Amino acid sequence: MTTATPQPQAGAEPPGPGAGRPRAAVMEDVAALAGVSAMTVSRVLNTPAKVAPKTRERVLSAMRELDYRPNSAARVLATGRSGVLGVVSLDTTLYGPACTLYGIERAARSAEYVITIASLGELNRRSIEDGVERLRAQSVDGVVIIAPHRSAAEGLRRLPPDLPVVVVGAGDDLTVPVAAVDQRAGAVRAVRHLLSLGHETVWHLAGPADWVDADGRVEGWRAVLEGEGRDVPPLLSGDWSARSGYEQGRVLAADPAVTAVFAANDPMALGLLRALREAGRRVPEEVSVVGFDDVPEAPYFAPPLTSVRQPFGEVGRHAFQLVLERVGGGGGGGAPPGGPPARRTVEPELVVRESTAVRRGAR
Amino acid sequence: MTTATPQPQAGAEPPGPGAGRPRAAVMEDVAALAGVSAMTVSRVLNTPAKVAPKTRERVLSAMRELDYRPNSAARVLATGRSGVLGVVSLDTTLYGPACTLYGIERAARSAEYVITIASLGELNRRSIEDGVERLRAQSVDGVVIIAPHRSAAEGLRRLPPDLPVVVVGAGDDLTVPVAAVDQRAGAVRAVRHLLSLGHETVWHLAGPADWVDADGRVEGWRAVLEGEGRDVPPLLSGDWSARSGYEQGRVLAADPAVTAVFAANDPMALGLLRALREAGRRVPEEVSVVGFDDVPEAPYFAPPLTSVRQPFGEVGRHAFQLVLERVGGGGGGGAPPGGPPARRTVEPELVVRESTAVRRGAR
DNA sequence: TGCCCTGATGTTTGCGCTAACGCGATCGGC
DNA sequence: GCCGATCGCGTTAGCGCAAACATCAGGGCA
Repeated sequence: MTTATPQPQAGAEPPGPGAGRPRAAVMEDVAALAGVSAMTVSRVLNTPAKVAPKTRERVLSAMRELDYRPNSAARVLATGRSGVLGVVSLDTTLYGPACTLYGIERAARSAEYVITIASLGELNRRSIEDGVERLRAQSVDGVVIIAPHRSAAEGLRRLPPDLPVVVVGAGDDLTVPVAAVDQRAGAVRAVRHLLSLGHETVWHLAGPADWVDADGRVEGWRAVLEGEGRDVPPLLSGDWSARSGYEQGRVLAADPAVTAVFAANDPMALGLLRALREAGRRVPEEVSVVGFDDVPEAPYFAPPLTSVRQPFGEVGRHAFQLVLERVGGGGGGGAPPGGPPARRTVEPELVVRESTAVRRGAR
Repeated sequence: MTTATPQPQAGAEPPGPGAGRPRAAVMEDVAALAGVSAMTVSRVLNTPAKVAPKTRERVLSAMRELDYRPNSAARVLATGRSGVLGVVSLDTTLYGPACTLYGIERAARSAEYVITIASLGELNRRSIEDGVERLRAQSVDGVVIIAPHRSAAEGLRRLPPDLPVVVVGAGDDLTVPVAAVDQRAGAVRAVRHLLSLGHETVWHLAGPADWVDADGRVEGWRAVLEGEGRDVPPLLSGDWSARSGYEQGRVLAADPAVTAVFAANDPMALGLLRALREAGRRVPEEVSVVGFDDVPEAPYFAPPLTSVRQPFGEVGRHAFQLVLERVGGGGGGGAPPGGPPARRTVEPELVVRESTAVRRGAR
């Protein structure tokens, strides 16, 4: 007799004989059991300080007894806040995105947020807008976009202005806040390291042309070489995969002038190592190789790979932080008043292992 | 004057001078513009066939004009269905979980579902229950648990019975449906392959003892050896990491009797390869190695790794399918009437590369 | 003693949507 | 030409919760 709503399954009569489980308890039920009004129950949940300790205890124990769980949909409807953060990402199987996602998730968890993901089959304006839209339809409070892609950046320009959005690892010409690793600095360190070992110059095996991360690394590489007055060898590009590293590596291996290579990520470096090995060129005696990412397996490559470690977890944390600030503070407004949008950058770190060595007969 | 609700930000008067954006359109607005009732708008969204084509068109164009987006929270509240699927997973950074997650996500997307994830810091009864609880608080329609861990399995026994749950890769003594790779079959193939190359027996570098996947591989390995009347060497275990593979590999490398090793995953195989190399034992000439997972980099290891490919994407798809069946059909009533819960298994595949070869002087 | 103020609790209302039903109009069959 | 069966759409009534305002008790202070 309680409410007699047209709940489809399971009879609703309280003292019914068999009949399925007795519908989950709602706030009203708790209130009745505790002898208070529903509003007081709500207060116990949201502003416990405003409820007398004794009452609060009574309500809490009623909740326990009924195994009450607040209905999030109802709360969202009433408050306009969902406590859900959306993440749009390209292929979450890749090491970088996966780690970033994980970082975001951990940060979100400790702030009582939950995240929902929309991964993209391909990366372009359409798919990004589509991903954001899918999340928006779920009333997320904000969105983090992991899409370090040039063409993606365009899609970002026409985002819904009423939704806090933060981008991970994009270029710096955007109107949205960005959390990123300083790719340029990482590349600089890698190249400086190689030059300091006596190499005349450094080849670069870059990532796909329209990835902003790849661009940053190319820039850093070129800047150091030019700054030191070295030759800038022709650029080779792969697609991040070990396979592409192998293919380009065969080209490099055939050129005896090549003594130092900076690969834009670890899988490509791995492919490169194999190509060098097959060509009979020893690493690091004849050729030094530096990777980027420092995947957990890098220390076990043949030889153990010198690499630039990216603190993806940190980036994820920053990204979450940025969204949170926008959700809470700015009331959903885009950039903070005046000035360009926030940009949080973290520094990568060079980890030296055995794939780099002093150039034979240097100096 | 439309509704004059206490919306915090932005004045609500229609012809107000400055004042922020004009509140998102709701169903009533669309209805008004199209000259119909809100219910008809709702029908256009949910049962378009029941609306006259002409009316439907009018409504649709009104939606477009107002940039209307249905409010999911309200819909959830009214229907009890959220269209959200929860995924509880250990460290989504690991290759297996990441791929499975991705598979689930793709399957979900094509079914108009969205997924939210709760990753776990550690894996035990408490954390699993906690993860499920966190998701449940978000009114998910169902949950997939990626937790191939013995101790996890216990946590599964006392899941809320009113929530459709599917487990990925768990043991077979559960009361919930399972989607999994047939680990045993994969191990059998790996070991058979090695025996067929003339090796007297096969060592096994296993995963952590309480992982069900690890167990399955151990079982398959042991079964083949015993079935063929071979010696069963002592078992070595790692923790899935390349580092542990390296450490255990040093032990194996020191034993000249070892000519064939089956590693329980690729990173451990990688570490093992390094240990063998450092010990001066050549692969595959002196020692053959097989991995498990077939990560994308495996073909570029030194030497390219023979491995057992796990179709994680498939598993993800099956897992999603299983939940969906439970959400739609069973009305959330746990296992299907009679018989044990469903179990969907996919077969892994052996990919032969250059880390395995005929035993020197065999037969 | 009377007043206002504070703190604890209750009442009302509405968030945006959809299930269930109702009612008029159209339609085919005999 | 009448009747029941559609079809198309509107009306009503909640889903469970929280914001705003209302209420009521007690206590300090003049």
